[in-house]
Amino acid sequence: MNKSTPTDAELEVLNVLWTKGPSTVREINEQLSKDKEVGYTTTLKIMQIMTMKGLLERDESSRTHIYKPLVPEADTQRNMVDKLLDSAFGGSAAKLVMQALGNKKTTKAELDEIKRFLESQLDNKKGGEE
Amino acid sequence: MNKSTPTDAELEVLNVLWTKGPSTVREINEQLSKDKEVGYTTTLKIMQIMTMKGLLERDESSRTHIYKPLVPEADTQRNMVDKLLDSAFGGSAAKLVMQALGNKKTTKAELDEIKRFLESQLDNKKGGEE
DNA sequence: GCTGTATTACGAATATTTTCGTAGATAGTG
DNA sequence: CACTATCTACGAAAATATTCGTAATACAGC
Repeated sequence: MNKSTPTDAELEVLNVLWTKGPSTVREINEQLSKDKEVGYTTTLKIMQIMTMKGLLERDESSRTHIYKPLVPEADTQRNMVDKLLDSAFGGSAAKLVMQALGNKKTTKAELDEIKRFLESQLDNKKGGEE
Repeated sequence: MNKSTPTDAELEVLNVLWTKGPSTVREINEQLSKDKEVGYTTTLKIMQIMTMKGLLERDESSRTHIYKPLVPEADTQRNMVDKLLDSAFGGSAAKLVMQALGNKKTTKAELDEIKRFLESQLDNKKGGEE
């Protein structure tokens, strides 16, 4: 089972790839450079390591390699949430949720959306209990 | 502003202290040892570093020092949630919440609790906007 | 083919975190 | 006081993550 979470630097690369789709090192590096200063070879190295780890796959058919993510965004998010849940919330999703909603200025639209989601979850529980 | 999050090892120590209250290194180490093998001096070192960082405070009046947390559990949870929010959910609390609720087998009681919380949040939005 | 440019490969330096061995200090026991 | 058990202090090793300098390679345009 794969419960691993990417490092911070790896996650930044993944975020770009999930948003923009398959990209070259230069494209990723340019995107990252908007937020912070980062050398080209630094980004390259991270991406090479990620490829070794199986987080990315690359097309080497042309000189400029094209990378794409092998891990789905949702899976990674789940792993990260689970890890946080275990390490800081004693496994209680309720506490985490309330912390997330209570702090941030979440918009009413978001709250409504969550409420709908929550009600659908409750309906499921009502129907088929396991 | 203090937006720092503790390291994994530090968080484990904090969890024990938040639960059990002020403790000695030995007490912490024994608790941690239930989950994984960890040397006494390892735990001691972590706690000394945490004291230097201002995460813990210690009473040195007796030979056996007694440590207690200086950072509140809720603050730390908030920082960790905020970090996860920014790094993996593009700042969207709704997405994080749905990921947290959708995955884990959350009990009906928990869902109800969250729903109540959510409704109180919505009331706030409705009543006094800031 | 030669040269300049962009890209990848490699390895090392740096930083951070985690681990623990060893030494010294303190308190209790007989 | 001498002995032992327990604790803290210190420093360094190990593990992991991040950064980037330099070299090798490939391609494009002349």
